Amino acid sequence: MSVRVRFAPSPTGFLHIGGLRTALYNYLFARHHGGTFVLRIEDTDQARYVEGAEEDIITSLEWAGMTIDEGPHSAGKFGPYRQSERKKMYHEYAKQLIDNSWAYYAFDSTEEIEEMRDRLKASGNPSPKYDSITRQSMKNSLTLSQDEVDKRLEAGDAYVVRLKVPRRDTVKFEDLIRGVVSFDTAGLDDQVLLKSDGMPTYHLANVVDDHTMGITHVIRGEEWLSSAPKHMLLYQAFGWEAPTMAHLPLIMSPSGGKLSKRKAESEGIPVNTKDYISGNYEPKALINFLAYLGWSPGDDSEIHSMKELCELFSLERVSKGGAVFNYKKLMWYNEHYLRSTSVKDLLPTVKSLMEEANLDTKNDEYLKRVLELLHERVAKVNEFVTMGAFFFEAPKDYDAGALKKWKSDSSIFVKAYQEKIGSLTDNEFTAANLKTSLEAVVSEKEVGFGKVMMPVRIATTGQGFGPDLFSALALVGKEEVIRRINTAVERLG
RNA sequence: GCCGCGUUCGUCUAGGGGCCUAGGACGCCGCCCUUUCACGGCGGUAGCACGGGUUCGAAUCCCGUACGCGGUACCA
Repeated sequence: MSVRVRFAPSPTGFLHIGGLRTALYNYLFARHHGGTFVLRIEDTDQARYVEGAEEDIITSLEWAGMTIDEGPHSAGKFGPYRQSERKKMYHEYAKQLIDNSWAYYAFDSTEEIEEMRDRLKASGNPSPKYDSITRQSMKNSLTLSQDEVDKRLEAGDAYVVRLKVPRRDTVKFEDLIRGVVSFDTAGLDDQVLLKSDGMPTYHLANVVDDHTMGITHVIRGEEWLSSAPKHMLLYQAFGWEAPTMAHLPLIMSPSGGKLSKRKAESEGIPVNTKDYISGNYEPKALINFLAYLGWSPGDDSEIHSMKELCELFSLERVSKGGAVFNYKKLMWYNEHYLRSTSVKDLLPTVKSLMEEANLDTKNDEYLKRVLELLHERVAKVNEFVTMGAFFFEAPKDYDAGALKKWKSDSSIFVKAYQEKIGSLTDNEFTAANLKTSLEAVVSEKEVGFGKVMMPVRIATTGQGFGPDLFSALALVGKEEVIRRINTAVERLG
C-alpha cells in the first residue's frame, strides 16, 4: 500500500511556524516513501474562521518548497478537501454510529452541562467529566424514551451527537515516535461528534476524512496525543483499520512552554510563516533548520537540501522531547544559504529590494560589484540594502555608534585625505591608489591607520563597519566621494 | 486535581549495556587573519535531572521521585 499523509490545518489564522514543521515532516515522509502529500482544510469551526487563511497556508507551503499533491486547489480524487464541503458525509457517518449504539443524541444545553460540572465539583469530584456515569443523568437518547427523542428531533430541538465511550476499557496503540501508549477510557469524555450547528467536531471529521481519503499515516503535533484514544475508539466503532500514528514533539519557546504567538513575539521570534517571507529569510534555511528541530539523520551532518532531507528522513529518528526554537541557529543557516548562493543568482532579488527602498541601482554591472563586496558580510538578503545603500546615495545620517570614533581632529585628517585623492584622475581612482593615498596621509600626519581610515569611512558611508573601504570608494567614484567628505566636514565639524 | 508524554552541554542533537575519560552543530570565550565590521582558520568552555535496583559492567534496561510539557471544550 502506498503512503498517503495529510497536513490538516484549520484556517483560523496565518500558518504558524510549528504548523509549517508539521507539514514539512509529513512532506518529507511522503516523498521518502514515494507517497502522496495531501492538504486538507479543517474549517469546521465557523466562529474562528479567518478569511484568507487558506490562501496563506498554500502560499506558505509553496514558498517553503513543498508541493501539494492533493488539496483544495490541486487535483485529487478524494475531494472535496475542505471539511465544510463534506458536511453531509459526516451526518451519514454519525447516523451510522448511532444506529450501532456507538453514539447518541444529547439535548443538554451548555448551561445544563456547566451546571452538572459545577455540581460534580461541589460534591468533591476534582475532575468533572461528561463520562459514562454522568451521561446517565443527562438528557439524551440513552436516558430519554424513543418517543421523546423522536419528538425533539422532529421539533427541531438543538442536539449534538456524542460518542458513547465504553465504561471500562483500555485503548492501546503504537505510536511510531513514542512506542506503545495506553489510555483508560474512564478518563475520556463522551466527546461531541456533531455540533448543534450541524458541523462535525475535529474528532469525527478527522477520522472520517483520514479513512475516506486513504490516509496511511497520521503525523501531527503532540497536542493531539491525548485525543488519540478517542480517535482509535472511532476507528473501532466504524470497523475501520486505524492509520499509523506519529505524534511530533512540540516546538518550545526559549522561556519554556509551547511556542505561542505571544511568547514568540516577545522573544523576537517571527512566528508566522508569512513573517519569514516578508522578512526575506531564505526558505532553504528555514526548512533545513526546522527539519533539525526534533529530528536528525544520525550523523554529524547539518546542511541538507529539501531533496536530501527527503532521502534521509524517517519518523523513527524523530526525537520525543520538545525542541526549543533557537533563533541564532536559524540565522546561521540563513547566512550559510545566502553565502552559497552566487551573486548572479542573488542579483534579481536584491535589485527589486533596492527598488522597493527607492534606491536607483544604476546598472547591473555596478550592482553586481556592490554585491561582490557585500556578499560575505550579510546574514539576510535585505541587509544588502541596509548595508549597501551608501553605494547608491549619500548617507542621510551617520550611525550613532560609529560617531563615537569621530574625534575633534577627524576633520583635519579627512580633509587631508580629500586633498590627496583630489589630485587623482578618474582613471587613477582605484582601490590601490586610494589606499596608497591614505597611507600617505597617515605617514605625513604621523598617526595610526585607523585614525584616518575610520573617519573617512564614516564620512563616506555613514557607517562604522562595512566592506573594504577602498574598493567601495573606487566604486562610488571620485566626484561623489569628495562631495560626501565636504558634507561630513560641514555637518560633523 | 486528574490523564498522558517527556528529561544527554545554555540550545538543537549523536548515543540504543562495554567502542563514552559522552561525539557534532549553534552560542559563548580566546588566538590567528585583518584598514573597520564581518567571513574564514585554530583552540577552549559546558551535559547524561535525582534516588534505588538489574548486571562483572549502565547515559543506555527496570522502578520510584522531581521537574517540564501537553490534554482535560458543541477549539482545532
